[in-house]
Amino acid sequence: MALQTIDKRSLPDEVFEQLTAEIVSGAYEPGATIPSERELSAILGVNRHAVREAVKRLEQIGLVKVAQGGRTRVLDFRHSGGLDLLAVLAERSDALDALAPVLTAALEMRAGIGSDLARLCAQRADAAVRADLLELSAELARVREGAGLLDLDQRFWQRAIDGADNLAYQLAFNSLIRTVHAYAQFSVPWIERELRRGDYRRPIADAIAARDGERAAAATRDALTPPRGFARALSEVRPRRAAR
Amino acid sequence: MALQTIDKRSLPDEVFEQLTAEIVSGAYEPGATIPSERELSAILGVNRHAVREAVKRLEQIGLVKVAQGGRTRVLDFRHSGGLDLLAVLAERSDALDALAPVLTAALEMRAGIGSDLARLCAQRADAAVRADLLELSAELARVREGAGLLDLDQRFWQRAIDGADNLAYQLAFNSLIRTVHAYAQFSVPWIERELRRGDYRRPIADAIAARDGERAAAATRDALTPPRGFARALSEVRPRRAAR
DNA sequence: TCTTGACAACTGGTTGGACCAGCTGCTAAG
DNA sequence: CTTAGCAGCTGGTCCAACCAGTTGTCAAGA
Repeated sequence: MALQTIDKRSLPDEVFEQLTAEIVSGAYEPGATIPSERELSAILGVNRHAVREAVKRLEQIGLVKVAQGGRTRVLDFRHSGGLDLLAVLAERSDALDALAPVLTAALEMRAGIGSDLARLCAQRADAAVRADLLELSAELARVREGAGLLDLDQRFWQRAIDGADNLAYQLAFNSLIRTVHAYAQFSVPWIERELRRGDYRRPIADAIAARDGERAAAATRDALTPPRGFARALSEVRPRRAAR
Repeated sequence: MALQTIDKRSLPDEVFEQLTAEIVSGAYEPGATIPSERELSAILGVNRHAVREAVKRLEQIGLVKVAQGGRTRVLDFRHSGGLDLLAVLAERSDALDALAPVLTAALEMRAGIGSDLARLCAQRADAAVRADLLELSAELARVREGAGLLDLDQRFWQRAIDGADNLAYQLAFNSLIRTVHAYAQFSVPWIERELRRGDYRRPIADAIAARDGERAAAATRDALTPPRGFARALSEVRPRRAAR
């Protein structure tokens, strides 16, 4: 196995992850209170500052609400969380049956915003972007193998986003990328399979080059829609969880 | 003017907002370093812990990268930020010409994911959801006035999301709601106008009730697409910025 | 001259302890 | 039985010190 960069976890990171895991696993009902900062620092054996930082980060992603004087309450993240939370959920899903819905939802959304993105791109992209997309799709068709494939694909979509010129889509794309990458062992093989299936990006680039928004949207939906058996296919991949 | 709840800002909140404003305003190039925590705490006159907490939150939303030993560097938020950042950008946009693109992008994305959402909802929603949507759309057509209109509209979409049964869309929806609400003085009047324009939710509910995904998607796109002159219309609203 | 290693002087990470500020619930006075 | 007030919790802020990792300098060695 190739050497990897070691991701150093600081104490607040560690606390953040433990608390996140507790909350998203459903150990606390929405409205329930988590232990006080002083208790947590005693239980976890770290300074209160570390706990405090972690809790404030929980608040930022919409998992809890902290109030001075009162206790810190757990929120219903389905209503209080933003899209950034999705990657956190994917990272914290140890069990596959918790992960599969998250990944499925992310890929489904990818198809949805992807096709709308392609539509906008077809309407707005300048000549440079359109040419780049054609070239990238040609290159994608040529390569057809592991290493640079994912990178090329990402560059393709990044360029499409440039053309669509919409910051919201750009940021949503980032969030989804992060979600899918959170569990690369599952998603990467699947995406590679998708990419190898054929000349999937070409029709999109063609439609955009022709400035045909509807065709671009349809081609994208066709290319990105997860196959019916996706959730089942996921569960056939053997999970090998990185040690903590 | 009606009395409002006072939002207490803690010191870290204050620091977070100041730093965010600095960064998104473009005062720092991507790759540039911000002052050290000790410097900032001296400049701002607060304890280093407050600065530290703010910086870690900046890191969480993808505005900076902090490294022990090294200095904290500013990232290119277009590539490192998630969708949650959009609301932060909207909040920090004092100038209208910075805000308009953000709101426009958010509403455009709302139309995109909304229509896909409606499609999924039509395919999947159970009878209860379909009935609720019909009822809510009828109620929306009846009310036609300020107070409960926004709330009803939000309940309508929340129910549609329930039917679509996709966590990613749920969370993205939350992010967009927050973005639009960040500058309620601009967006709320506009949305109210949109809602008053007529019976805009009814065709959507009808299509979903008929389980016709394509029609639901089309109706939603029709209802939610921002009008052409939206950006211009925005600039006619007089900004009255809340005092700090 | 170029390389290399040690080190000083930064950076962020962590700690303990103290005190301030605000909420909550008990309790005693009315 | 009601209610004002206080005790004892909660999070918020500060100080001061030290640990840990990075970076650039600079002198000793090849």
